[in-house]
Amino acid sequence: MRLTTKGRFAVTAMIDLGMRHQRGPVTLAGISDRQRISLSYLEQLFGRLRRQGIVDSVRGPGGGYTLARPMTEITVADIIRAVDEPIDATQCGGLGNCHDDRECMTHDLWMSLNARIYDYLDSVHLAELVQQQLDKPEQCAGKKHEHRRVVGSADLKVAANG
Amino acid sequence: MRLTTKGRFAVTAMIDLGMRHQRGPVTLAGISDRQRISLSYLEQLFGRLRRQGIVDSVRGPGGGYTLARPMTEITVADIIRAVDEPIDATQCGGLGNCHDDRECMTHDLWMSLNARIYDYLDSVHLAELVQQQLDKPEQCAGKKHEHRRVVGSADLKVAANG
DNA sequence: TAATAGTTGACCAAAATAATCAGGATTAGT
DNA sequence: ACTAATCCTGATTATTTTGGTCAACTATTA
Repeated sequence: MRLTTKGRFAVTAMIDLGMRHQRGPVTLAGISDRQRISLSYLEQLFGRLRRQGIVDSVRGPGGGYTLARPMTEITVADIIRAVDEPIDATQCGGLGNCHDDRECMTHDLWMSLNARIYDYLDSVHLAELVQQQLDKPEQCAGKKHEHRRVVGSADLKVAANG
Repeated sequence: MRLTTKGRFAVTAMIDLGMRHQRGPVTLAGISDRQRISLSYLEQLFGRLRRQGIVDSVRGPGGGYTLARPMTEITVADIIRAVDEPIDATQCGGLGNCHDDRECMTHDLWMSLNARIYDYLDSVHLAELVQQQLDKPEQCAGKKHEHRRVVGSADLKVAANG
């Protein structure tokens, strides 16, 4: 397991996608704009997500990305595994071909915790996170001015297009 | 939250320390040798662990590191926080001074998951991990010639039944 | 049918950041 | 003084992130 900003970006982007995939394919340009993640980087990440069968792509105008399966069947661990391929814990790589006890121990110490973290992240589904966002009234925004009525996340991006 | 090899090394080293701290200060050279982590790197990591009050150091011959508090009061999250200082999820940094709703959303999406991961890792104590190691009969060591089923995460999780 | 434009897909290279290591300085016990 | 150990600071290496180019695909338009 590995949890870096890379994984964070991927999860964030997937939540964004999850929140609006019903309205058809979502473009990376949109996600890039809303979540402030560089487009090039998103392309890289979604390339992997696609090859892992987590999202589907539609090319051409009106295209973009859609979820390849229901949100309830996509876990945080899936997403992280896809973009941040797990470098194995030690040289041994879980194959058990370590040459002495020490290597084994090193490998083992971490792997058992690793497995627990994965178990946990496998229990968190994308659907949950999306729902959590939809339920939540804007927290940050309201702090600045008092009760600025904010727009559901649905219309967050009302930008300037013709 | 951030989980990299850095955090892995720190946790591994702390388990090693936890397993033998009763016999007095443990040297980094020893940990380096047993766990195959470079001494220089361990020094850096333990510098941070010390400044965070997780371990104490004793200089000079016969010196080394000891736990600064009982193993039951040290969590995995403590260790990871100490070495891998949590870069905040976004520019906003949880201060709520984002300049528009989008930033807030980005920040929020991840932070809520982040909090859940921390909650989880805060529930895993060093004592547990150490005990788990002590209970466990050598897995790798004896079995070079046997083709025992290798490390599924299911097996790793508990060592209770052997 | 042909041309145009919006979009992903693959690839490469540079810039920024983080991880890792090496060497010397400092402290304390004998 | 010598040695075993922690501490500190800089150098090196690896990874992350961004930026760019070009090809492939498809809906729209003429």
